[in-house]
Amino acid sequence: MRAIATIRDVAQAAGVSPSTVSNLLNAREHLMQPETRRRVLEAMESLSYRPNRVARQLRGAPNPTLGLIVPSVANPFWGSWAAHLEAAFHAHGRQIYLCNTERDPERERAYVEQLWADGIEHIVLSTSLPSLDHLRPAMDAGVQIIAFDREHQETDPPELLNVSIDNEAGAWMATQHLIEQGHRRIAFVSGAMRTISRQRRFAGYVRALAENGIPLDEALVPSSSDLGDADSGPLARAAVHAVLTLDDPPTAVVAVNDMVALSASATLRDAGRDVAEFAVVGFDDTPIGSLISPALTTVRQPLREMAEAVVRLTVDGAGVGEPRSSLVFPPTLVVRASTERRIA
Amino acid sequence: MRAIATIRDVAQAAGVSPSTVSNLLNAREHLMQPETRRRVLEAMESLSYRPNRVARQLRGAPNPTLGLIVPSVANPFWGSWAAHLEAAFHAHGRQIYLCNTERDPERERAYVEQLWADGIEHIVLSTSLPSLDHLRPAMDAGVQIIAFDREHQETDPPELLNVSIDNEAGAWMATQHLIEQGHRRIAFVSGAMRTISRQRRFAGYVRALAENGIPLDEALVPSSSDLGDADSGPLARAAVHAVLTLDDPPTAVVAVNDMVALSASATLRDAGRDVAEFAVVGFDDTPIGSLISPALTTVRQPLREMAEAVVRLTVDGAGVGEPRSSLVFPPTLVVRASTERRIA
DNA sequence: TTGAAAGCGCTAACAT
DNA sequence: ATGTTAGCGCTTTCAA
Repeated sequence: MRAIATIRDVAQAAGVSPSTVSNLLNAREHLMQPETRRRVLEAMESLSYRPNRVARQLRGAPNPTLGLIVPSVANPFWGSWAAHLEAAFHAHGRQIYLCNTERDPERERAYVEQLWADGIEHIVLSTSLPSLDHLRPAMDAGVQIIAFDREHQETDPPELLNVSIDNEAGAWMATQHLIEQGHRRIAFVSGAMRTISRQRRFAGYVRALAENGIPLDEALVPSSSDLGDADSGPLARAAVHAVLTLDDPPTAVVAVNDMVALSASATLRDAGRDVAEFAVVGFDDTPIGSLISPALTTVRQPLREMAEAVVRLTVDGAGVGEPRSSLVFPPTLVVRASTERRIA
Repeated sequence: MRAIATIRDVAQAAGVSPSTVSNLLNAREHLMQPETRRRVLEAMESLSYRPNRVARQLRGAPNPTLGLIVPSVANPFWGSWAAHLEAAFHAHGRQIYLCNTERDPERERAYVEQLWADGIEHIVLSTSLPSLDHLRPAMDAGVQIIAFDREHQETDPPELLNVSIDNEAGAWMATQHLIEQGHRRIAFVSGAMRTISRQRRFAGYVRALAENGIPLDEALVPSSSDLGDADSGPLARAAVHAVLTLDDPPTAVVAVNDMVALSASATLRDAGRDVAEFAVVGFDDTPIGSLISPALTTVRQPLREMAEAVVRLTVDGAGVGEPRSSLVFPPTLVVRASTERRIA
C-alpha cells in the first residue's frame, strides 16, 4: 500500500495552498490564474492524486451511487431489471451498486445499513417483507427508499416512493387468456406468498376465475415454503408434480414468474407429458422466454419505462417531498406458443 | 433529514467524554465501570445513535465490503456467479457490491475507482480487457484485484491474483465430445473474442480439431462485433444463420456460452430445422440448461469451489504478498440431450 | 477509570 | 487570486 497523495501533497508540489487545489477540484477554476491552474493539474497528474471520497463525504458530499437491492441476482428477471436500471443511470453518468438478499430479511437490513453508511442517498429496494419498519432508521436519516415491485400499502412510511406494475391486472390477464383458450382447470404455482407482489398476482388469478364463474380449487394452488428463483427449481417441480398427480389435474398453469414456468414445463416433460398439451403462462418476460421451445407466453413488465421513472425520482428528484409518489405501470400479455392450443 | 446523534451527543447525554463512548464502541469495555457502561448504552439507545461509518473510515477502518465487477448481470451465468460468491461471503459475515459494466472498459474503470473511493479493499473483476493498465492507480494504492475468468498473462502486474477455469481444456472437451459423436463439421460461435477467456476457448476448439485431423474452416467461425450476453441474441442468431446457409453447413455448434447456445437453438428452430438433428454444446452450465428441451450439454465451471477460493484469497488473506497466485480450476463436461444423437 | 487533544483529508467561510 | 482557519465524526495516544 504505497502512500497516497493528499490534497496537501499536491498543494506543496504545486507551491499553492490546499484551498486552491480544493477550488480546482470543486469547479471553481474561474478564481484562479491559468498558470496556477496548470501547475496544480500537473502536480495532481505526477502524484496520481485522487480526492479521498471518504473525506469528502464526511464533509457532506453525497455518494452519487445508487443502491439497488434485489431478492435474487441468479434469477434472470432481476438481472434484467438491474441491467435496465444500469443503462438508464449510466446515461446520466451515474453508477449502481447491486446487492443480493436471497430473500433474507436480515441481509436486506444489513445492505440498507451498509449503503447508508457509505453515504448513499437513494436505494431501490425490492423487499420481501410486508412491513418496512426495519428501514425507519435509514429513512429518518434521509436515505430515500424507492420500493420496486411492491404496490403501496396503507401502513407504509409517507416518504416511501413506489414503482411497480399492476400485478393484480397482470395475473388477471394471464388467467383470462387461459380461460379464453378454453381452460377451466388452471393451477397457480407460486410458493410462499410472502411478498406483496405475489399476493397481488394471486388476487388477479382469483378474480379472473371468479369473473368467469370458475370456483377456486385450493388443490390447484400448491404451496411450498419458498420458490421462484433460479435455484428453487426443485421446489417448483415438487409443486407442479403435486398438481399433476391430482385425480382431476389441471390443463394449464399460471406461474408466478418465468423461472417457475420453466421448471413447470421441465417437470411436465420429465413426467412424460406432452408439453404441447399443457398450457403455461409465465410472468416477467425474461429474455429466455422467447428462446425456448415452446416459446413462453408471459406477462411483460415495462422495465425500460420503469427504470426511467426511477431516474426521474432520484436523479431529477421528482416526487420527493410530495406526500407520496406511487407509480403503477400497466403490464402487457405477450402471447407465444406455450398457450397456443385451444381446448374444448 | 433529521439531525443525527453524534458521539458527542451520546457523551453529553451520558455525562461522560467522547473517548469513553468510543472505548465502548471499540470493544474496550473492560476499562470502564459497569455503571458508566450502562449509562452510555442507555444514551445510545434513547438517541438511536449509529456510529458514522464514513468518519470511522477516514480514521482508517477499511470498508469490509467486497467489490464484484461483472460484464453483464443480465446474463444468468454472471448472476449465478454473483449468487455463489454472495453465499460464500455471507457465511463469513461479509457483503458484496455488484457492479455491471456491459463490457464497457470505461465503465469498468469507473467502477474500480468508485469502489476504491469508497474504501473497498478487494475487488473481484471479470474484465473484458487484455491489458490491465487502467487498474494501476488503484492497485498502487493497495486495492487488491482478483481477476476472475481470466487466466494469468505474462504482462500482468505481479500483485494480481487469478481465479479461473482452464478454458482451453473446457472447449477442447466440448469439441472432442462432438467429434466422438461423429461430427466433423463443427461451428464455433462466439462473437468478438476480445477477452482472454474467449480466446482460450477458441484455442481449445482449434486443438481438438487438429488432434482429430479435422481442418479448421474459417467459415465455421462466424465473427460479429459482440455477442454472448442476454440481449445480444440477435447477433448470435445472425451468426448461426450465416453458418446454416453455407453450402456445406455444420452438423454441430460449440457456443461460447449457454446464452449463445440458446440463441443458436432458437435460430435453428426458426429456420425450420429439426433441433434434434443438430448438436449444440454450451459453456458455463447455467441453471437454465437443464430446464429447457432438449436439455443442454455444456461445460461446467465449479462456481462453488471458485467462490471459496476467492474467500480464502480475501477474507483469509491467503496468497497475498506471494509473488503470484493463479488458481486454475478444472471444468467438467455435462452431457445432456442436446448432443444425444450420433451421426455417421 | 476517565478526559483532553490532535488529526484522518477535505471544504468553505473568511481573511488577505 | 490565493491563503488561513475551523471543523465534519471518530479514534487514539497521552495525561490526569
